[in-house]
Amino acid sequence: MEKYKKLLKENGLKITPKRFAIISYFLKNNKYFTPYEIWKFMKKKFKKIGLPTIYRNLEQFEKIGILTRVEGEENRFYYGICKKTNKKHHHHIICTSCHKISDFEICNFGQLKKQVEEITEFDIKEHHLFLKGICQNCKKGV
Amino acid sequence: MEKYKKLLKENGLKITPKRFAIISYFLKNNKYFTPYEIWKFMKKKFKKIGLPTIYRNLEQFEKIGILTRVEGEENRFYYGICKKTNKKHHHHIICTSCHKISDFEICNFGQLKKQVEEITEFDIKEHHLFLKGICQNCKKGV
DNA sequence: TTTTAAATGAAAATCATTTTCATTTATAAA
DNA sequence: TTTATAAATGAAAATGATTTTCATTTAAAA
Ligand SMILES: [Mn+2]
Ligand SMILES: [Mn+2]
Ligand SMILES: [Zn+2]
Ligand SMILES: [Zn+2]
Repeated sequence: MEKYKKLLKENGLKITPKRFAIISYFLKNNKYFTPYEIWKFMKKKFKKIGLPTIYRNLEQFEKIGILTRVEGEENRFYYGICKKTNKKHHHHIICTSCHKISDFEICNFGQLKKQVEEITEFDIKEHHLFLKGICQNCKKGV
Repeated sequence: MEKYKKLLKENGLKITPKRFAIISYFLKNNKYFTPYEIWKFMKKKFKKIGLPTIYRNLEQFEKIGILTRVEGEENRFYYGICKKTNKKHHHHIICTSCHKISDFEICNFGQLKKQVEEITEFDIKEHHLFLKGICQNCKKGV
C-alpha cells in the first residue's frame, strides 16, 4: 500500500481509511465493479458512507491511474484496478464470465498507425485497444 | 437508400419515413450524435415524434450494423453511421474536433493475439480498437 | 380491404450520477 | 501540540439520460 500512499500524496489527495479500503478491495479482487457495488461493500466497514463519496473517489482514482474505467454490461460504467500505475502505455482485458480485469503492455498499433492515417486522412491522437475474453480460472471452470 | 431498405427488411424492421430520415441524416453528416440531437433534428421534419422513438431506432440500427455507438464527451453515448454494413471486420475513428466518424478495415490485431493470450492467460473473444484524432477538414481549419 | 404485429407518442417511471451545503477530517503551519 | 486551511464527506435533493407503459397508429401481408 506504500505505493498508493505515495500516489495519493503526489496527486494532492488526502490519505484516508476509506480510500485505502476502496483500493484494497480492488487489489484483492482484480475484478471490475460499479460504484454501487463498491458502496455496498464499503457500508459493511463504515457505518456512515455516502454513494457520492464512492463516485468522487473512483473518478479521482481513475484520473491518477489507479483505476481504469470500462464499459461493461448494460451500458454501465465499471471500474477496475489498473496495475500499471507507471506511465507505461498499456491496455486492458476483461473476462466476460467473472469480470476479472488484467492489463498488458504489448501493443503493435504503432505499425498500423501510418497506414490508417493515410486511409482515413486523420491525424491519430489516441488509440484504445480493449479486449474481452475468458480468463484462466473461468476456462478451468472455477 | 435501397441498401438500407433492404437491410431493414432483412432484419424484420418496417420501412418508415422516420427511419429513412434518421439514416439520411447520419449519411449526410458523417458525424456522431446523441439521441437528443437526432430528436431535435427530427422534430423539424415531423411535428409528432417522441424521444423514445429515437432511442428505440438508434438501438435497433446499431444492432443491425447501420450505426455504431461510441463513447464521446461527458461519458455520453453517441451514435454514428457505420458505412461498412457488410460483415467485414473493421474499426472506427472519430474526430474530437468536429465529431466526424469514419471506419477502416485494416487491422493487425491478429499478429498480437497469441502473445497477449500467453501473457494474460485469457482466451480472447473480442477486440475493439477505437481511435481518436483530427480529421482532414479540421486539420485544414475548416 | 382486412388482419396482425410492429411502431409510435405521451406521460410517467427509473435510476445512475451529480450537486449543494453544512459538517468533519487530514495535513501542515505555527 | 494546537491551530488554521482546504479537502473530504454525508445527507438530501436535483439532474438528466434512458426506459417503460399503454393506448393509438401504421406498415406489410393476407
Ligand atoms: Mn496500444
Ligand atoms: Mn481489429
Ligand atoms: Zn473469468
Ligand atoms: Zn474533424
